Parts: sequence; C-alpha cells; structure tokens
Amino acid sequence: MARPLSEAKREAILAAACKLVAEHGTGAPTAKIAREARLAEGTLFTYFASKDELLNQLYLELKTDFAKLTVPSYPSNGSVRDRFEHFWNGFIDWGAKHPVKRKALRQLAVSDRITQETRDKSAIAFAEISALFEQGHRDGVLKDQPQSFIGTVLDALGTMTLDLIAQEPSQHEHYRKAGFSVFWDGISA
Amino acid sequence: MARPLSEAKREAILAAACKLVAEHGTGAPTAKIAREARLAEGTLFTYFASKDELLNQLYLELKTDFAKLTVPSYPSNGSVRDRFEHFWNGFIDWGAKHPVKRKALRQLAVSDRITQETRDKSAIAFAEISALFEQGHRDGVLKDQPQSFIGTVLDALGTMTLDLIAQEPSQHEHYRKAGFSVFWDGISA
Amino acid sequence: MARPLSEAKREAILAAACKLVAEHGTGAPTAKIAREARLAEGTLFTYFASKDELLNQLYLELKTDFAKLTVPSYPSNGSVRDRFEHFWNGFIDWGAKHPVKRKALRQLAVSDRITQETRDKSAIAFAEISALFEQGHRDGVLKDQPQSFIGTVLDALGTMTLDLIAQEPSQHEHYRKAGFSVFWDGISA
Amino acid sequence: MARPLSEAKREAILAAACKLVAEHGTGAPTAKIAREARLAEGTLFTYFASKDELLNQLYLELKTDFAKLTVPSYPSNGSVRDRFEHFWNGFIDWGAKHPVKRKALRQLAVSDRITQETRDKSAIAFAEISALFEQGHRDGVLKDQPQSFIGTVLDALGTMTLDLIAQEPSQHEHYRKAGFSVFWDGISA
DNA sequence: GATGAATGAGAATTCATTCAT
DNA sequence: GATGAATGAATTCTCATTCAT
Repeated sequence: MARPLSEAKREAILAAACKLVAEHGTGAPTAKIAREARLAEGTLFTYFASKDELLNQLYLELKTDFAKLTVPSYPSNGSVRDRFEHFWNGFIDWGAKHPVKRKALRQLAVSDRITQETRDKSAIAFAEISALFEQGHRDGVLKDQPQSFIGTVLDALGTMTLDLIAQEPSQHEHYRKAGFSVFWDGISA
Repeated sequence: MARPLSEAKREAILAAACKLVAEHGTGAPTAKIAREARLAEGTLFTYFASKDELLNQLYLELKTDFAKLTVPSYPSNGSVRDRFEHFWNGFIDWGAKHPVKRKALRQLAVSDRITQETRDKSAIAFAEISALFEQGHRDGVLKDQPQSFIGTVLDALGTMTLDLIAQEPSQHEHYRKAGFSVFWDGISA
Repeated sequence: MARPLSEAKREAILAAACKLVAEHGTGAPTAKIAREARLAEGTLFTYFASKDELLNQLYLELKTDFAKLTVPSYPSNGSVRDRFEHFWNGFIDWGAKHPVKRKALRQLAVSDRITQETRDKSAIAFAEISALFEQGHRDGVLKDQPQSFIGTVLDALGTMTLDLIAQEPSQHEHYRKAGFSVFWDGISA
Repeated sequence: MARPLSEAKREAILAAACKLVAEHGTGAPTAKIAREARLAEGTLFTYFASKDELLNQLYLELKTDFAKLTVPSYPSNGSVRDRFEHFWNGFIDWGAKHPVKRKALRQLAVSDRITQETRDKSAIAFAEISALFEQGHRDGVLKDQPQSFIGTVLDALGTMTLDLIAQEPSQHEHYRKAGFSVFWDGISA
C-alpha cells in the first residue's frame, strides 16, 4: 500500500458526523461533515464507501464506545442490586458526559438507514452484562422476564433519565438516583 | 365560496404524511406525500404553507388523536392503581392498533423541525390525566416525584412496550401486562 | 349579457398591477395583483385573458394617461420655446406626481412581454404634439433632425430629470429647470 | 488543488447570463444559463452562490468592461470639447459593438435584485473621467451643474443614441454625431 | 491517497391558468 | 360573473458521488 488509510482521519470523520447528526439529523450533508473533519469532500468517500456506510459505522462506534466505557468497570462482588446500580451510574454518567453522542444515537436509532444487521451487531457489545442478568435470575431478585425485556427497560429508563438531565444539568444526581429507583423497583421481584 | 377547502383532502394529506414519515422519516418528499394523497404536488401547499407546517400539524394531530382515544374513558371510581392500569391499557392498545402513527410520532419527536411551541401545545392534550396524578399523590401511593417525572416514565415505558409488541404482535397482552408491572412497581411508593 | 364587465374592477386590476409592477417588476404574481385589487385570483382572467395582455394593457393605459394629462393643455400661442417649456413642465410634473406609474412604465419599457404592436400604439397617443415639432421646424428654431429624434431626446432627458427628482424631491423645481435647459439648448438650432 | 475553478467557465457563465438576460430579463432561468454555458445546472452554483450573486457580478462586470474600454484612451491634451467628444465616441462605439451587453445592462439597471452596494461599486469604475469634468468646470465651458448631473445627462443621451443605432445600424455615425451635438450644446455654458 | 470541481437527479416551493361551484 | 381550490410545469438550489489532477 502506498499510503495506508489514516486512522486519525477516519475518526475525525466519525467525530464530525456525530456532531452534525446530533444537530441536524441524518440529513446532515457529507460535505459539511468533511469540512468539520478538515478534509476534502471526496476524502470522506475513501474512508466510507457511502453515506449509509458512514452512518452505520457511526451507530456501531457509538454503541461500542458506550459499552466499552460502561460495562467493564463494574465490581464483580457486591449484591446484584449494587452491581446494577454501579452499571446504571456508569450508563448515566457516560450519557451525561457525552450529550452530543447521545443525541446522535437517538437520531440514528429512528433512522431507516441503519440496517437490522447493524442493530444486531451493536447488541453484541452488551453481551458482557449478560452475566449480571443471569446471576440476578439465579438469585431470584429479578422479575421473571427474559433478559432482553429487562435490557430494554434499562435502555428506556436510562434514555429518559438522560433527557431529564440534559434539560436540568444541575439535577444530574437527583435524576440518576430517581431513575435507578424506578428501574430497580420496576424489575426486581 | 368557489370550492371550500376540503377537510377530506387535508386529512388525506396528513394520513399520507403520517405513512411516509413513519417509513422514511421527515425527509419524505412532499411530492410523494401529495401523490400518496392522490393530489397534485402544488395542492399540498394550499393546505399547508410549508413542509414544516405540515410536519408540526401532523405532530399535533397525532398527539391529540392519541390523547382523545386514550384519556377520556378511564373510570373515575376505582383505585388509583386500577385507573392507572386502565389508562395504560388504553395507551398500549392505541399504539398497537396504530403502529404507523406511532412510528411517525417517534420520527417527529426527535426532529428539530418540530418547534417547542408545538411540543408545548401537544402537552396540553394530556392535561386531563393530571387529576389522576394528583389523587395518587394525595393518597400517598406514588413516589414523591413531580408529575412530569412520572409522566416521562410512563411515556418511556409505554414506548418501549409498544416497540416490543411491534416486534412480537402475538405477545401483545403479555407485554402490556409486563410493562405495566414495571411501571407501577417503579413509581408506586 | 347577464352582468356586464365592471369598469371599476378593470381599473382596480390595472391600478393594482401598476403598483406591484413598480415595486417588483413584471414578475409580480397575478394572485397578488388580484388580492391588491380586492378580487379573487380567477376574476383577473375574466378581465384580461392572460398576464401578458394585462401587462400590455397597463403599458398602453399608462402611456395614454400620461399623454392625456400632459398634451392638451399647452398654449397654442406663444413662442415655440415657451410652448416646449410648457409641455416639458407638464411632463415633469406628471411624472413627479405619479412616481409609481413612472416606475411601472420603466419596468414595462424594458420587458420583452410588451409587444412591438403595443409600443407602436402607445406612440400614437403623442401624435398631438407633432404640430409643435412641425412649427418648430418651419420656424427654423430646431436642429435639423427628424421629429422622432427630438421626441426621443425629450423622453430620455425627461426620464432622467424625473429620476433625479425622485432621488431629491426637494429639488423638483431646480431639476425641472436644469433639465429643460439641457433639452432646449441641445435641440435648438 | 484537485481542479482549480476555471476562469474560462466563470466567463462562460457570465457570457451566457448576459445573453439570456438581454433577451428575457432577469427572469432567465439559471438552468438555461448553465446549458448555454455548456455546463451542468449545479456547476453554476460552484461559481456563483446564488442567482442574485450572479446577476450582481454580471452588472459589475459589464460596467467595468465598459469603463475599461472607454475611459482610458482619451487624449489628455486637446480642448475639453474634443476630449468629451472622444469619450462620447468611445461610449457609443462600445455600446454599438456590444448590443447584447447593453441590453443586459438595461435590464439589470431596473432590477431590484441589483443591490445599492453593487451600484456604488460600479460607479467607482468611472472615477477617472472626473478629471475631465473638473477641468471643464475650471475652464468655464460647462454649465454650472454638479458633475453627477452632467454624468447623468451623458448616460441618458448615450443610452438613447445607442437605442437609435440599434434600430438603424446603418445610421451609426449619423446618430453618434447628432447625439453628441445635443449633449454638448445641452451641457456647455 | 488527497483534493475539490463537476455532475444531474431530486427537493421545496411558486405561479399562471382552469374550472367546479 | 365571481370565486378560489386545483393543477403541474417551472424555478432555484442542494447534495451524494465521481473522477481529473
């Protein structure tokens, strides 16, 4: 290869796309994304074959990024409730710290340009918390529902909590706690 | 008057917009919306001055439609829990019956073309359930959180439940019940 | 005829067209013209078969109106110079009094929607000052040029003078006099 | 740079716009202008951000082009009258040689799409003949009027002369001479 | 690989004109 | 005759993508 694709440029494009999709939805023009990334219009297409591919990659990147920062750190000892709360707090703090990424994710989530394949792949990133769910079931502290159901509740209430925090940042801790209370009381047996 | 503006046509446009926005987001072309409504391209603009106005009206219409069908029927006697459940069931059944309207509403909700004014107006449609929240507080059966917080939880879990039903229509009743269980346990004191 | 066309409406349309063409050129929409005339969009077309016809009629009307108010009053005795000056003053005062009509006329004059036929017809309205030109020639006070040339000089300098007055209305009399001085010194032998 | 903006294409667009504006006024469609310039519709907008900008640039270009060809060549010795006549002849010959440019200029001059800023800028191009006006005043050969007035007379009579020549090209020299006679006799003391 | 000019298929919107009422 | 809704071609401008440099 004469000159390898630069990872830095790839990430600059994704970062730019994230910002513009958050602000203007998936209709954000590729030309603006390229400019925001300080690249020429055409260069974007050597890194992503099409806008759809860029959007799908971005979705994946954001989901993975979120999983990476949230999942690994939770304490493997402690009660199931504590571990869920630890996870919840990571979830909320990540989202509150990266409002732009969250907004972009919301836009992408409702777009028909994100394929089912991409959505499926992104779910894998969360596979690692499965262990937590399983233990919860074994211990009988969770309602008798499939993991996917509880995961969905988590996502819905987490998203909601982040929206509330986005509107009133000063109430960050209050909403984080209130949200977890609803979550835990809602899903525990 | 030569020919009065036809309410039927206005509604045909809204119905067409609903369908296409549900499928393709707010980027759905006005020309396609008009064709779907069996009208000429230009006619759309005698009913709605601009695409933005159409989108905002559609949002309002869907929210109001939803409120109209859901809100009024709940029994004014019975326990707070029963009344919440009755409301929840109306919410879920409406959404399950009108998946297209729901999808359109989700698209519109994240679009920056829906003004704050429109969002505020649409909130008024739900004013009538306030009484239910208030009684819940007076009776001490709800957690000590502002109405808006509980309303948001309701919306988040309701949306989630509808998404689950959309994926597995045969599990309609199961998810409706499971969703309410999470909701009630999550918000009751 | 069940109901004869109303002369008042015809004139309302012409007046409205005059105003809007003056402001926005011949691109002024017929719908706006109709509204300005307090008529329905369609009504305009029972008075004028097409926009082009309206524009041509307007051109003719304005030219004729101008001729009617300017031409007839000049004194048939007096020197050729005095009579020219009298005519000039009528010309300028009409134009200064009707700036909207003048602006409309300028827009129409450069438009390719005004046919040669209309332009020719409008020239006829000025036939009556021919006598003045002829006498001027006979008396040898005018340069040896065809009437049309001197008429054109008159039009050019008159238009110029009116533009200057439009810019500085307070200098009306000054410019009227200065303009005539250029005209007369320019065309007299 | 990948491919630099081509000056040739810019000029092709201006030339095409000139031709079509001369023929059909400022309403000439950008699509036709692009086609006339043998470019794709969209390409026009990489050279001019909007139709208004194109129109304003065209106005400026034509005025400047005219000034460049007319102004510089006049002899700095000789009588004021001779120098004015030299200038006049340049003016007329340019206009007669470029009837399309002249027609376009007339259309643009009455259009409200040409901003005051553009008009002011274009006036600067003529700053160089100021010296001629000033000397004329010092020598007392001109009527006691501001430069702008005499400049306006020049423009009005020049335009008129060119219109006459456009109608009868064979009389070019006759009208050029007759026009100057009116101008000089009209403005000299 | 990087650049950005070139492309042309849409996009929203306007408008002269027609015609049902 | 009057009305104004209906029409759809035309208009300006945008944008994903290509490709010459």
